[in-house]
Amino acid sequence: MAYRPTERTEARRTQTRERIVRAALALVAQGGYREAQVAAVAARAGVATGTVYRHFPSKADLLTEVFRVASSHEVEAVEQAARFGSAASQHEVDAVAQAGGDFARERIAAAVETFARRALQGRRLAWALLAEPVDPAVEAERLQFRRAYADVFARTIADGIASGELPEQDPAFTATALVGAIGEALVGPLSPTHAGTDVDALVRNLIIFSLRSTTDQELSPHVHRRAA
Amino acid sequence: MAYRPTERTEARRTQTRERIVRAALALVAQGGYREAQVAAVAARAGVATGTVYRHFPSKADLLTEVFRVASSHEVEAVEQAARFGSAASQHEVDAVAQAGGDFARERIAAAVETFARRALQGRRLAWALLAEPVDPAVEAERLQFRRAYADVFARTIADGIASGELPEQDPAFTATALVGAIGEALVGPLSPTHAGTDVDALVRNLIIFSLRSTTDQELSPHVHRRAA
DNA sequence: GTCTATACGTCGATAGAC
DNA sequence: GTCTATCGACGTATAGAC
Repeated sequence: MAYRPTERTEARRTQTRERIVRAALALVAQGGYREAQVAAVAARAGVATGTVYRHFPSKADLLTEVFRVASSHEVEAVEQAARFGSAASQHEVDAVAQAGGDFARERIAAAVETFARRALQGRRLAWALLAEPVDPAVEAERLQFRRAYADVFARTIADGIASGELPEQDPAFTATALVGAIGEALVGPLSPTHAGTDVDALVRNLIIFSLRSTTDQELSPHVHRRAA
Repeated sequence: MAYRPTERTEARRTQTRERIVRAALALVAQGGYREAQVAAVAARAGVATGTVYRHFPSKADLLTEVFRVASSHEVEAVEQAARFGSAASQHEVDAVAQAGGDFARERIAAAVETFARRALQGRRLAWALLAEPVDPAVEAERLQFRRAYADVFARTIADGIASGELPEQDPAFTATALVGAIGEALVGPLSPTHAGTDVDALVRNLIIFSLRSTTDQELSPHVHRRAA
């Protein structure tokens, strides 16, 4: 009879794979992609170097998975923040909305703040996710990562438009631009060469920028002409 | 007597080098980094493959130089647009400013429009500069490239603050965020997989976004509390 | 998993500048 | 006569097809 892995061996295999991913993630979070050398990853995961290649066809594939895991974790946190803002529940959101409250803006601010504070707390990992030069294969994931963020903001903006709180606009456009803005604004402070960021001031600037850019205002005739 | 290259040979050498860079640039502009194969570059430049390596230690170094040349070209165009907006001269800028005109906003709009239209006209090259996954060595140049753009916007914003046209803000911060926003908003439309962009609509959205994000407005108490 | 095609980078030979 | 820039075929690594 041919060899067939039992559930038990399958489970072990999966566990090993996860240990490898976690080890690589920890190393990236500690010192960026540079420290995620295959030998170092294997050592930290308690496996032989060759074992890594029994689970991933190449180092780039491993790093791609690490990127995916880390980034989806970040996106989820921001999504959670965007869901309710500082409200405790959907119920409270609805209540405030009914009262004509500005909950979409509150939710945007909460999402931005979560994005930024998490990044500045885990600076090295955030740098790896947002800006660190890396193998093109991993780089491609970055484009997805940004899109995922943008989707979160787009939903919130669309809600705000539907409730009349935000002016008519293309939610996907504004959300994409916003994610680009936040990401780029964080790149400098996150850079390993940068030191001494005033986190609160940065968060404040980011929130102000984000709310400005989603909300209408009078444009001078001069400007209107150009934008028309 | 020892051999020493004369001016003539120096000049020839420089010319060859430039031909190689231009050939590589043309190929990147045509089909991205993928088409900039060393053999193809050499063929287009009319030299042998080995000659490329007499001028550049590696393909990555060649591409880095190509990136620098192309990106500085783009930045200069935007800088030019930001200098005067649609005014014909510095004199006119001063005149409008004296009359209380909104020239900083006009200049920002002109810079954004130039940025976007140039990108959408030379889509393949813009994609290569802004987003195409590429060797980390080249990727590192991208960070510089964005900074250069940000500097242009920062100067214009600072002018606007000085003249009282724009509200107090950190010009470097706003400019950085703005560049991130514009870049990210262009990534989608520039992507090779994307088709059929309404260029005028996109430019309009970008200008609106940019002017919103540089200009103050009332924030609700709710939001103020969070941003404070 | 193997096999092939492709593309990077090298190296000895050559022609020509000094 | 010496030295060097250029050539272009080849080795080797890798990626993609089957």
